[in-house]
Amino acid sequence: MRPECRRRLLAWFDKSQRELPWRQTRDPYRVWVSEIMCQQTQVATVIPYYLRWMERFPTLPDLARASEEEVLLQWQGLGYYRRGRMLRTGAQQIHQQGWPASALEWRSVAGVGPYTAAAIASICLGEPVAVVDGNVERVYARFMGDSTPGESLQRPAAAWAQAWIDPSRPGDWNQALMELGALICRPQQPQCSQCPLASECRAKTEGRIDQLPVPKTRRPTVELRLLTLVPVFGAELGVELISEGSWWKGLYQFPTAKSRPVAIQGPTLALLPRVRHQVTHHKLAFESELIQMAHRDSSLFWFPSDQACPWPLPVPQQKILAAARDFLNSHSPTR
DNA sequence: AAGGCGGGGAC
DNA sequence: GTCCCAGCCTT
Repeated sequence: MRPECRRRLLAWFDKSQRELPWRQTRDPYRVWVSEIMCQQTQVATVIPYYLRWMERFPTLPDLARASEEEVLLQWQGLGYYRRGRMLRTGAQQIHQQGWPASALEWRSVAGVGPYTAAAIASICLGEPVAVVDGNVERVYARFMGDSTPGESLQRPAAAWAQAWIDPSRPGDWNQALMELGALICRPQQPQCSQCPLASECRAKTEGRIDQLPVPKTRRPTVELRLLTLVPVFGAELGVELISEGSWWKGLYQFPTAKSRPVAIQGPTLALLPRVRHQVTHHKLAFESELIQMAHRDSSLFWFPSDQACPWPLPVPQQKILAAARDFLNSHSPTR
């Protein structure tokens, strides 16, 4: 890459960058939260969560003092719930020890890996450390015409990005590469005609744009069926804590036939519509029965069916809850 | 080095 | 349907 290229990329970034809620600040708390939320999650998905989060936890102490359940409730629907838990743990660390003063120190904060440490340090501290995310790997592979397969791109991409980082604007350089990957050098249908680097892009000049980067290997999809029981007592529904060793452990779910083989018995009110959901390489199909309970089983957590569940539910459970409400509303005696 | 971990945007 | 997203942690 020539210095001229670097200048063009930064000029493009100055002109074309999106206005994002965390771009108006160098407050490490806000930048940190945004970086954690953005892990493996598209920016458009993050924005509403980020805005709600900042209303509920405006400052680091607010987060450090919050309960894990309250944090998970805010995180509900974002996925990768360990991120939320570790954000809280990290807030407690920083609340005690003070703010990290370098990328290296950021690495010791819970949930902060090489990418996040470099992102925060470059943006908030002006430290010249390059980030490598999926965008940077893709831009690198195409720009340099590197056909290293996806799993192994990180190392060469890191060396390249670090060699060309602008020491006077490290945060902008990092964000410019990622923004280019998100807006122009997209996985499918890259907009090469608008790319500030097109003239020196090897994939472009060699006509290999649609062959780079070489994709990662994928695991075959596994399909699973699960039977869920939705306990009803009066106007309330019961959920249970998801145990260790299951997906979404620590969140809540309607009991499954497997987790509660005998405790839940009673007449079936309805078979609810099947809920489909995808988890990594698994396809899940939830089949749910609404069960009339004879008593308010104290081993379950009960809440009014017409109110929001006060405990964090993973998305498929939210869909089951919606289906149960639909049924109860259309069959309520007052209707 | 490989696997686990969510959910959804965009085509 | 497909691919993959501002990754990290554990084994």
